[in-house]
Amino acid sequence: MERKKLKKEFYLIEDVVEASKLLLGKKLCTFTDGLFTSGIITETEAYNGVFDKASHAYGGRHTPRTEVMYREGGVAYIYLCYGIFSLFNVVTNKKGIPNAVLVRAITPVDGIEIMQQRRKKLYKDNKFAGGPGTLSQALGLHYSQTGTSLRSSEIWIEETEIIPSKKEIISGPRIGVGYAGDDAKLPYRFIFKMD
DNA sequence: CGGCCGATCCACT
DNA sequence: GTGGATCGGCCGA
Repeated sequence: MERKKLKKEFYLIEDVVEASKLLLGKKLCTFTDGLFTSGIITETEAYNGVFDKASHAYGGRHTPRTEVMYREGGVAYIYLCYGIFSLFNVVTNKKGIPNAVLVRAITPVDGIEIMQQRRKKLYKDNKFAGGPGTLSQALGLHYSQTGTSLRSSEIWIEETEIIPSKKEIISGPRIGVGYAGDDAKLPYRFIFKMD
């Protein structure tokens, strides 16, 4: 199978909103526990670094956890939410600018049975990658992998034939960021509606 | 050092 | 529609 990993330059985009839209339709792949799984990215959210009250790096905050966000674009920022879920983000922009794109949903492509099994261990339904917590679980991602390069053999993103048209991208306010004041209203959430 | 709470999900009443 | 699970990160003392 031909691999078309996104180039390093892709992750250096300076507009995180643009990066969020460009990631829609791309293929997120993982090779963890010796198993290959992947899915098409269908929902993302932009987090605009120091200017964004909803971002962990708002106001230029540096903590051990957020340090990866300041790295050069092209690494994974994975952190623990609610003590249970690992949420997967793509770090973008140049070194020193903590932009990140949260991947909220994928449509499973390769290794569907593996993903179902990973989910079935804990739950009994069939919806295994429709949310940010569940997609990480399905792909075998864990917050301990934060900082992993997206051009590694563990986690990477591939180019696809799918190029969403403007019509197919629906934007709206982000989820669960009510505490962010005015920034909570920004249309930084993008859904790729496939027909 | 202690306490609060989060970019969520699921099983219920 | 809603509350419980569950624990590391962060902040204040």
